[in-house]
Amino acid sequence: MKLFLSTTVNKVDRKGRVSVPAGFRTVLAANTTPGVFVFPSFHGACIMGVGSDEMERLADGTESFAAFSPEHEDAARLIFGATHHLNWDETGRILLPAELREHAGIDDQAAFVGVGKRFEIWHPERHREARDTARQRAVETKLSIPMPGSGGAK
Amino acid sequence: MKLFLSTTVNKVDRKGRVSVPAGFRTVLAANTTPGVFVFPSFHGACIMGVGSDEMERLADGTESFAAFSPEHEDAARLIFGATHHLNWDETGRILLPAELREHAGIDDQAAFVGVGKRFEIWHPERHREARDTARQRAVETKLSIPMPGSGGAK
DNA sequence: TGGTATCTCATGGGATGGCATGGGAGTCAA
DNA sequence: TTGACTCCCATGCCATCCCATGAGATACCA
Repeated sequence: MKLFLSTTVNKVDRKGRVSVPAGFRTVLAANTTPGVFVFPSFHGACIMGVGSDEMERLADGTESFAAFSPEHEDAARLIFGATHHLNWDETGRILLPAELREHAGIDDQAAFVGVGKRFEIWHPERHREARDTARQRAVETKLSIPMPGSGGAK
Repeated sequence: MKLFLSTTVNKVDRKGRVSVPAGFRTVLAANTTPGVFVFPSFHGACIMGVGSDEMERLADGTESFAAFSPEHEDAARLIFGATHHLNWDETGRILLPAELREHAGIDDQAAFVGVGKRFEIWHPERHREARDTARQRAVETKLSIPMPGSGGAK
């Protein structure tokens, strides 16, 4: 299985263009539909990015829940209503919609952070802060890496 | 089953390349996806290395927890965001990302230490120190190895 | 048993191509 | 005409590829 891994900081030029890291492009290209789907994250000041297959899975997920909970109906509306489908150009660059750039507070640099089946786009400094506090929390809760057979965390 | 065993110290050249010990390569090559997955250890100044199968189990672990706890979402972000997938060249060398080299304080030499299903990469001197204190602790606490089905030791 | 051939590995360095980045020109709509 | 966006071309750095060397281990043979 292909996963989005590692963190890359790329430049956003005056036209608002950013290179999608080559490794991420490879993962995205393995999807049924080419290109990348981006939408604002609920949890933090960042942009979420997924391939078409994961996007579809997300749709299935919200759909199955929608019948039972109005919150998930809201979630579906929020996600899909704010999602953009972007294709990169010959050199691998996309144009981030201003609305998403503002949500993440991105100006001249963008950090692409792999999170397995999806990835996030952050303002580099904001990401550093978020990562540090997450790390802090992980240490405080004595979180260990959930390794199979180790009984997991906690 | 193949395991990562013994310790090998290899040179890091000016370009940042290191030979992965041939024995380790053999173990890694038995995985579904070729190459090696490396990420910084949370607990010590070293780099962790695993094959694709172990990485996938790790991914499944974080994923199953992610739905229920924000801490594990943190864990997923921390691990995947810092993980690099490296392929060795014809001669068996990989290029250690500068960010990981710094985390482990590695300059011109790297110690590959087998730890069963995974291995660690250390600055040789740091490893010697860590190993000595670990040995000390083991003697003091009368450590024994917990075996599955044996009722376990503490 | 001494010596030689061969193989595997680790290591060095030059060359090449991929990738990120910058900018110009063309197109379309407001 | 201006602004937003899309192609297209140019550039520089760095990761990777390729070739060469040397050390150590093992096998082979006289």
